[in-house]
Amino acid sequence: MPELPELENYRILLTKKIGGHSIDRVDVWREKTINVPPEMFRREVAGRRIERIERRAKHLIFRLNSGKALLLHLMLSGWMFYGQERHKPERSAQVALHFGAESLYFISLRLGYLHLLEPDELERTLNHLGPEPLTPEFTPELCAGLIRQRRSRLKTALVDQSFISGIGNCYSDEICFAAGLLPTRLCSDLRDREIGRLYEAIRTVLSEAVRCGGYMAHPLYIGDERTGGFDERCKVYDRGGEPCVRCGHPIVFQKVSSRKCFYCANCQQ
DNA sequence: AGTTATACCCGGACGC
DNA sequence: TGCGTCCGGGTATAAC
Repeated sequence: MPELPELENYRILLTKKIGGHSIDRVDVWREKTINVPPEMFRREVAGRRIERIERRAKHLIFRLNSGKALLLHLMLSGWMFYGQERHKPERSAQVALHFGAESLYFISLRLGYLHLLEPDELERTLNHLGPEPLTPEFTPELCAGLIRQRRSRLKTALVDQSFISGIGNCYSDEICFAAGLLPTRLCSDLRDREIGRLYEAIRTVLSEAVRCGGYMAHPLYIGDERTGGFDERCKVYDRGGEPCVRCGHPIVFQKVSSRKCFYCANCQQ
């Protein structure tokens, strides 16, 4: 499922494609995807320019020159394609934004959404989110402070969007593996040295994943060689039973607070 | 404060 | 092959 690196990859690639461009036309094929009547959505979005694209946690924010914004959440299954209609993948799209001969398609949004919001509504929707782990504000000290006061298991803390934002089920497991820590550890039991390793793992795993275009397979456009490059670098996620790349012991699959969780019981402590 | 349950949604997996 | 059924998973919300 798309997490911080996938959305950041989308932000970077889409900014090059449609940053500063005007939306000529809009298609809405599924009304549940949007939050206002389709006529209003079309009227408010068509003819506007995308001033810039921002990311907050797992959301993308398309800032329009009207002052309003489109807030995208892909949830579990959503992805995007940018290009000519004849190259559009077979999968069903729920919304499309058209830019001349090329279009941005929002595909396989189930629980996902594309909401048109006023700045204050946007702020209200996003203000419960925890710190962005790749910003300068997310320091080792901030991370340690958060972890020490937390009483849940490590995995549960990492996927809690109000704790640290942007990390989901895949990267939480990859971060724990990189840190050599069991996802089932209680945060409050972690030693300072271990919290330091956790901080480094959060930063390196997420930034490496951004650099490699995330782990999700669908190319954003024809000729996109970047998106999905991190898939082969995933060490534990969805690799239950496979030998650990560090020590050869089989990767364990276990439910942790009703989530899929993968780890090496030998070299993670 | 943390965990657990429930609803949301529908493509894809599975069973017959 | 074809149809019906069921499941997964991020998030919001409620209940414990």
